[in-house]
Amino acid sequence: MATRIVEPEAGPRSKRAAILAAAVDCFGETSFEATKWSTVAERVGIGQTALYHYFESKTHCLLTIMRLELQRSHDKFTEATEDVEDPTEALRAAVRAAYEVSDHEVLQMRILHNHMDLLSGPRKSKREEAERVEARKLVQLVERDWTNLLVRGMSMGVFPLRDAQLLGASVLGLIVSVWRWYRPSGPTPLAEVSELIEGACVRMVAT
Amino acid sequence: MATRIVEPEAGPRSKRAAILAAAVDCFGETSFEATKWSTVAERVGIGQTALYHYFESKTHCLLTIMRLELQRSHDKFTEATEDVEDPTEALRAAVRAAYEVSDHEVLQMRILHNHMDLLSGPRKSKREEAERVEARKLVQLVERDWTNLLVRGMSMGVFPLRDAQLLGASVLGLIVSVWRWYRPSGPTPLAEVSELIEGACVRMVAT
DNA sequence: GACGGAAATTGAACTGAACTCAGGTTGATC
DNA sequence: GATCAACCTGAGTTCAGTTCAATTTCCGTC
Repeated sequence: MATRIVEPEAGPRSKRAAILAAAVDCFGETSFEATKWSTVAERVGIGQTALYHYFESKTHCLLTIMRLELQRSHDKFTEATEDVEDPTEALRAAVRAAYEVSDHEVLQMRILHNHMDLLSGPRKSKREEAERVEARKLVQLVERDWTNLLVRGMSMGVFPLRDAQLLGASVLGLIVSVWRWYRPSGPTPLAEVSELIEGACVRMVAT
Repeated sequence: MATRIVEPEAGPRSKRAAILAAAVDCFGETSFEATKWSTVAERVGIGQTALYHYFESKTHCLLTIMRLELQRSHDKFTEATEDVEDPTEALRAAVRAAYEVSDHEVLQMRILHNHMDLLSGPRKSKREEAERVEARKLVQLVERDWTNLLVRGMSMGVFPLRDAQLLGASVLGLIVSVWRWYRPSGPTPLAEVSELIEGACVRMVAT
């Protein structure tokens, strides 16, 4: 069924994880386009060409970061909602879970949502395309997560009947729109954002 | 006060408008990164180098498109809301206005919101930086448009008191999140989207 | 403790798209 | 029909991403 990409099992001296971490920092702070691939190499402490042992291209690395973040988001959603029967409470839990993130994950979110458009068109190389397809699947999974939650609420009569797909996409859109502007160093603490959005989402789907 | 960039007055044989139009088509359909600057030239019917008579760089062209779109959005908001005293009705009118767009404007919206991150960091060249600064100002203007609308409603007692800035950003985020996925050729008509989002926004800010 | 082989790394060379430069055309105005 | 600015071009430069051919490192095995 859901065929997760097998993470290349890390040999003991693999720098894959280090590269991903460095790339997240660079891409998240400086932006993907503006950071030189060679800078990532420097930060890890290897030559530029060594990067190609782990990733087919700069974009392949980006797509991998995006896929991993999507996987995390989906897992977190599932974990937060699976034991909650009341739809409103489940919705609240899902929103809160979406904002329970480390600073590093904030960067990953920013990277992910700033490059969503990459997932629409096909890629030329094999491994890039594999990551892209997998990421697209995960996007649809996450969308279904939210939609299903709403459908459940509607069929239980807790939420008024509306186009669940459209409303689900909207709720999700509202939640992730935060990653455009939120900065850990900024004036608004994430807890405050979380609280306001949680309320907004509940009102959106409720009467 | 608000110093609009003076649009270079078009000489009779200027191709600036044609370049902008072609660029919107290319960037909107193929994405900015993936479209070759020379393709835009071809589509207009000039050599690549002629582009540099009108724009300092590919990015300068992109920033111009973004600024123009922001200007349009702000003007449309103002026009739609200026004569409406009731805050709820004004909010409804503003949302509807946001979705009263041509197919070409849909592309501009997509381009704008896919490259918002460009506006955060400074640019190296003069004219790029000028466009960037102006665009940033317009972003803040638009944010203030929505926030002020909420503040008015709150002070009139129509909307419950909440962090207007945060809520304004959220409403705006919800509205523009649509441009990520909406396609004129897709299954969902924009009118339907507009209606659902209008309701969602009203519920978000209301009791 | 030499040996084979996979994983990891490298310097030098290549590519292609954005951009520069130095000059050439066009056409409105006097 | 001279002038001047707007407009355009072909030939070359740059630079980040990428490829290539070859080497080093490390681990298990004989």
